[in-house]
Amino acid sequence: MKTKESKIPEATIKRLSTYINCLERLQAENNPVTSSEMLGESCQVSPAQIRKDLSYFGEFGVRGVGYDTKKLEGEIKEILGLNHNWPTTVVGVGKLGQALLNFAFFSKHGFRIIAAFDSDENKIGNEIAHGVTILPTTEIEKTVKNEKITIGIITTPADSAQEVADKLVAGGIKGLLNFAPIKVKVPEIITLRNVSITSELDNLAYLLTQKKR
Amino acid sequence: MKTKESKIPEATIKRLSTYINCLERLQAENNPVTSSEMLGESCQVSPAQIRKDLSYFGEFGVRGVGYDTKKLEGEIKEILGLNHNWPTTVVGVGKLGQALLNFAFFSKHGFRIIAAFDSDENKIGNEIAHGVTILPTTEIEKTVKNEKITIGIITTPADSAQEVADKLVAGGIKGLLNFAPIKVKVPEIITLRNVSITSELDNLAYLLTQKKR
DNA sequence: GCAACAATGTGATAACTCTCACAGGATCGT
DNA sequence: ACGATCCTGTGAGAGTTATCACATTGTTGC
Ligand SMILES: NC(=O)c1ccc[n+]([C@@H]2O[C@H](COP(=O)([O-])OP(=O)(O)OC[C@H]3O[C@@H](n4cnc5c(N)ncnc54)[C@H](O)[C@@H]3O)[C@@H](O)[C@H]2O)c1
Ligand SMILES: NC(=O)c1ccc[n+]([C@@H]2O[C@H](COP(=O)([O-])OP(=O)(O)OC[C@H]3O[C@@H](n4cnc5c(N)ncnc54)[C@H](O)[C@@H]3O)[C@@H](O)[C@H]2O)c1
Repeated sequence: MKTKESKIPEATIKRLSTYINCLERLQAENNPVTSSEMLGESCQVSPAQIRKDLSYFGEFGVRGVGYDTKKLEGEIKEILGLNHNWPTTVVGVGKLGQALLNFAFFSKHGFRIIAAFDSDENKIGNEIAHGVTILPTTEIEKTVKNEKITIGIITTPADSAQEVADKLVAGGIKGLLNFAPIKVKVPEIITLRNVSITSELDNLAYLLTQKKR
Repeated sequence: MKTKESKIPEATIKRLSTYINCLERLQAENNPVTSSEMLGESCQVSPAQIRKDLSYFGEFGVRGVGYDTKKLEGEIKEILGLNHNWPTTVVGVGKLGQALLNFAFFSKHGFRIIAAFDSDENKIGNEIAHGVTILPTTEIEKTVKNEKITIGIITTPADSAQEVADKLVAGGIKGLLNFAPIKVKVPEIITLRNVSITSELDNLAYLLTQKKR
């Protein structure tokens, strides 16, 4: 896979992720081959945008024909690094944490849930999917280190997020996905993404307010 | 196609939403006044970006001083339309739907959960927060119409999302937030946002893969 | 009252992202 | 074998968003 060293738009990465979904659907609908137009129709992105996005990483189609859906899905997963096996942990097994843990998506995209942590004594010891039990937060550093966990998902309340992040970092975590509504601070080497589900709702409210005018 | 009048970056709206969080935190930490620098530090946005974002909507600060945290929070909520009272419904009360329903954020941002729907007979009739019981999906159109519900949140599996969206639209919904990993199609007048939580994880995997090189 | 200071608001500019149009390569029918 | 047709890949340009620099304006101390 050749990666041209020009900078790749973040929006492109986000779209690549959605292309995977659409390609799966197209396969399920018996399309061994698709065009940028068909794929664009399926995921509501312009055909030109799709071709440009892919062109950052190489040539995956056949001119005059289109893309092999299965192969392209594999290529995109390779680009995104989803063919690795990412040892992952979730800290804060509340409502949102449980929703995430339950989600079949994980295994399909190469994320393997190795451990889960919570500070609630009543939850500790409970078994969640795949023979993983909830551990106390005192075990975070040790477990992350021993199991070589690379990705940490934070779904604790906001006022615990920084403390949890620190523990994960101490254990040697590589990447963090933070769902708590606070920007946690971590060393430069850590890859951090703050996810704000709620801003989507706010955004919707804004758009609706605009339309009224 | 429309909204030619407003050339406000989508990214700006997203940031405004995070500013609210940060302003709340600053208030909790006894800062009646803040500067764009302090706020920027708090939510990891450059001071210039914050000032530019706000400048699209007016002048909210005092030169040489800064911003009144409480007042600015109110102004941003006004801009985003969060001071309205948005009658809202959730369709698909599974893991994710429950996580959302439980979330205190709603009332604070002006979203009022009026109804919830599910196709699972075992769930119908169950009471969720605030005296709202889960209704069968056959009631969607009628309820949306009668209760004047304006915002619909879709948290069903992907293969039900379009059908659910159609019912909500038939009832006269104004805005839709779709969490299912499929792009639903709705008439132009409906404001639609597709939310992809999973793409954040994919994105993290990508960033980690890049760093290895 | 005024100078020194602090932090906003904004035009100019740089950086980034998307769109368009078409050249280039592949396939098919005759 | 070759022209017609199809769809990709991409450079150039348009459009959008972020950054910078500073003029502006309110505050404080003397
Ligand atoms: N629920 C949603 O839809 C939603 C949406 C967006 C963001 N969020 C954010 O996600 C986070 C979790 O939300 P939730 O609804 O699941 O809340 P929740 O209260 O259901 O779950 C929080 C969990 O974290 C655990 N916890 C608390 N302190 C901890 C600590 N120091 N270490 C480890 N675990 C700890 C609690 O025991 C609990 O199990 C919150 O920050 C919330 O703002 C939630
Ligand atoms: N759980 C997550 O963390 C997560 C993250 C991102 C996206 N999603 C997406 O959100 C959706 C829900 O995820 P989940 O984990 O809550 O799944 P879930 O299976 O726990 O919940 C789905 C719910 O929808 C109901 N349902 C099914 N068909 C319906 C219909 N036609 N009308 C009304 N209700 C119907 C089911 O009875 C169930 O209660 C899925 O599309 C999933 O891909 C989930």
